[in-house]
Amino acid sequence: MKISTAESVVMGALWAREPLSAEDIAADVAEGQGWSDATVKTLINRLLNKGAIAAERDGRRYLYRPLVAREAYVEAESQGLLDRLFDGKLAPLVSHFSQTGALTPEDIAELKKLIEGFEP
Amino acid sequence: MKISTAESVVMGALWAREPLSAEDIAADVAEGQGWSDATVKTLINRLLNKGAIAAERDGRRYLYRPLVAREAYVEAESQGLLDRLFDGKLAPLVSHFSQTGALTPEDIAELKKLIEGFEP
DNA sequence: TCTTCATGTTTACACCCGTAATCGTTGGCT
DNA sequence: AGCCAACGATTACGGGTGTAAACATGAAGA
Repeated sequence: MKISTAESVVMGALWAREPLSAEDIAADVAEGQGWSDATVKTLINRLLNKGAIAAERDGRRYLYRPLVAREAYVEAESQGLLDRLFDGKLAPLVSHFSQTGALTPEDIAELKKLIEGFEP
Repeated sequence: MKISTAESVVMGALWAREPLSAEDIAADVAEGQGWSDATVKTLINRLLNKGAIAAERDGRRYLYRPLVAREAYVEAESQGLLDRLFDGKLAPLVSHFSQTGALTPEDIAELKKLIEGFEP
């Protein structure tokens, strides 16, 4: 199940708060994306069709909730990138970011703490 | 300049070895992708049109070489993912991989070495 | 020189994606 | 009971992508 980037914005709203009506989603998402309500409705429907979210009737409208967990999505995306660009290895990725100067001292400190936590 | 995933496979061949003829690329790439020669030709042409590679005549054929550096592509892709999924911060990404159990002891050792290298 | 083969160029086509308008239905108000 | 507004469903459409065939051109061999 492939979730497109536009669709993932809608998923983002549902991952943050759940369940939401179409109106809620549009409110959350239209700002910042500049989408019309119609666009949000289309995305909701595509997500429904591919089974990424579920709809449950609530009076005259539906409430939507995610069926795909955020973790699963993040996992698929980041593993894909790691495999495609870094031969599946994490260290080269970290090394890459260190070389492009994208690491603040806080990042480094946090990473260090993390890594030490891994040690048995 | 957006390089699609299929196109990036062709770029991959050129980043590994350069310059290459269309035939070379097809040989490198068709295996593993299951593409016909025609498909590879199309991708080469699209890359030419968007200026991602250059062609230089070599007798009856052309030799191709990348104009976009692998580093630039990797940078754009991975920064994009980091921003979209991890709020631009590296530590959560590393943490994510540690939790999904994708880290071998060698990975950890290598990361540790890296991080220590960052320290002043 | 004529034909054939290799190589690059053009065209094709179905599907996905971003973006949206229109249609249809149903509950609520008058 | 009839009309209106809200909401979801259907349809639209241009552009990109994956995949590939058809066409053109020029060089090499017969």
